[in-house]
Amino acid sequence: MDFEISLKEKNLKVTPQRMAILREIHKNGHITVDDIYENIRIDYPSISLATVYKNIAALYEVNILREIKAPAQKQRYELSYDHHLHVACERCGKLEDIRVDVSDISQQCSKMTGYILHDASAVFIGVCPECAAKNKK
Amino acid sequence: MDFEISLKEKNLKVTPQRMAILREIHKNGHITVDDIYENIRIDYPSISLATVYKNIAALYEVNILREIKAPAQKQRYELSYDHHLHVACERCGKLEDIRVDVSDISQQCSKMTGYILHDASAVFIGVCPECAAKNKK
DNA sequence: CTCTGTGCAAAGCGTTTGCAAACGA
DNA sequence: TCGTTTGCAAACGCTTTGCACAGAG
Repeated sequence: MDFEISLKEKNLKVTPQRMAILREIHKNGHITVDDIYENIRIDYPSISLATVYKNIAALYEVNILREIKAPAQKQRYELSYDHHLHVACERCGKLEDIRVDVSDISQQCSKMTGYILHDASAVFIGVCPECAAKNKK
Repeated sequence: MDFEISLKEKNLKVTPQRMAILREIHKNGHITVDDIYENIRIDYPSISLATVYKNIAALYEVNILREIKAPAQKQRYELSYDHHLHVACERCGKLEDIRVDVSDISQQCSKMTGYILHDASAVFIGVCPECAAKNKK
């Protein structure tokens, strides 16, 4: 995964801030804006939160990033080249990736609606094994 | 669909504001907080936005409502008794319901992760037929 | 050299909260 | 009557914006 090439393809300049953001997202999979900022700040203290927001907007715009919106959770971002679904635990808020093929359903939807679909944002909601074990009331 | 019974079951009082909110959501399927407020205000001018928010939170809490979070869209709410997926048009922002069975995938996810899943928030993203016809560049 | 990106502070917007009065059961 | 709900205004937190300067190409 060469971020510099992706950026140049989209006419976005390669800046240290931008690279740090991409590296951070790559490292974490799905991450909130705030966590990106806090993590980068450790070895790049001068970065500003506005810069993180502006970059995320720019990267989202050109489809390098994808948003994940799960009910009752902060917005998260991930690299969009890697398609997968998510499960969220409604007790502890954990979010995990799952590798499941949705192309069948996507095609079915496409046929039913006439839409040209190119992405899916799916989050299954439930209780994770740990919380189920702990908190069974 | 008798809202009064649902409310009483959850120990929520039946108030005119609450009923108006439920009726509005029922009428629209999926709707934003702001639209609920604006629509109710027409024949109930004294209602406050805070009341709408408080009620939505209360109704969400007891699972009468479900949130829909689609990328790049305002949060919407719908009645949760009616399970279905959504397709969103990224050009015009339209959101439509689709009646598709996801229980297979849900079970698959459940097996893979050990989660006990009880809901899915899935939004497929693409371009609707109208926008595709208009805007093909 | 030019245009994009950065950092700061202020503004914006959707949402939440505290409180006193009104209301449902 | 008692606990819940309402409406108002203020507070809040996340996100965006304007602007001058710095940096990439």
